[in-house]
Amino acid sequence: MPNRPNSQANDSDGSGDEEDGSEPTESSGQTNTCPECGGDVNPGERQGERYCASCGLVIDEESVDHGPEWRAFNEQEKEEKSRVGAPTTNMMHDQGLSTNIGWQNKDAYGNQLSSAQREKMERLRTWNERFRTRSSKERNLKQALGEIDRMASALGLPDDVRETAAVIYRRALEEDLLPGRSIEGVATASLYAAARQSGSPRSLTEVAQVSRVQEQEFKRAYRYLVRELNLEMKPVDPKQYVNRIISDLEMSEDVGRRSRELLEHGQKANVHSGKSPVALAAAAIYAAGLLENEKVTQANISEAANVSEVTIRNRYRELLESANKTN
DNA sequence: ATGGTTTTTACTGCGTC
DNA sequence: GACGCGGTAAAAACCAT
Repeated sequence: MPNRPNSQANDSDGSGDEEDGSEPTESSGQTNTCPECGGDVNPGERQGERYCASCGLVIDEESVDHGPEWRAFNEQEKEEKSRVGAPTTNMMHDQGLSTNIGWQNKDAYGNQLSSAQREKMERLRTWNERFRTRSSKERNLKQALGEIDRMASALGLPDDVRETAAVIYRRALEEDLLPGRSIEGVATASLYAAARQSGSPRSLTEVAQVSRVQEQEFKRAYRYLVRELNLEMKPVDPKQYVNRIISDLEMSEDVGRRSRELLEHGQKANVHSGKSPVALAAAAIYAAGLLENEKVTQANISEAANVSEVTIRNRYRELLESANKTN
């Protein structure tokens, strides 16, 4: 079990700078007597601080608590305590916590078992194995679905998207695609895929903002899922991003309509291929804003859409060009 | 691994309020 | 002078091979 909340994980070599006797140092041989009453100093069971066991004087409260925050009693706390990483190992499907029945057919004294007993043990082993994998999968699923739910509501995605995500995740689980990947990563990837399939995509960056894992990690998981589960993912239509960005910026529906027009034209003029759809949507909105006399700064759009201003500039010029030609 | 393409980062110059 | 905008070069990220 890695990562118990061990009190001091200081690797300081303690290269003796002890000019001041009363100040407890962090060297390996920590001063363990209280400067106030001379009592023993508790080595820091209370997270992040060391204090005197007899008089309670806090000796050192700056020390970093490297242990995870273990306890969360409800959803809210669970969210807040997100610092908790992965203290258990995902390498084993049950995180190494389950019971195992030894393979030797001997009893606790080392005597051979009777053949009847031996058969019984065989049966127990297989059932134990079945039960173990089954229950671990259920736990896994439960956690993943919780994550999916949390992220989906943070992204304002409707229930049917969650359902789809859950289905994808289940399939991944059934086909044993999980080992080697984190539950969160795959859960996030499932949600991303589901949102895309259901026509209300969220960009990778958006999803990453509510996920516990980094963009890169779940992107890898996503690609993997698409490949292994043969999910057909059509390229995202930039128009699908328009509405959300518009409402983020509190712009009128006129601009929305205009943006979509511009995108249509762009599509015909083949401006789209190979370009990031979010960027195109952002650029179209900027252009539409100019055309409709609803000015928004590039900086604002850039922020709302998570696309750099430079990219917006480049795309919106192209869009306007193509619009001019086709009109 | 590599090369080609796209996006981002950082910086500069110009005009306007 | 700050702000919005445009442009550029180099770095980083992405993707297919």
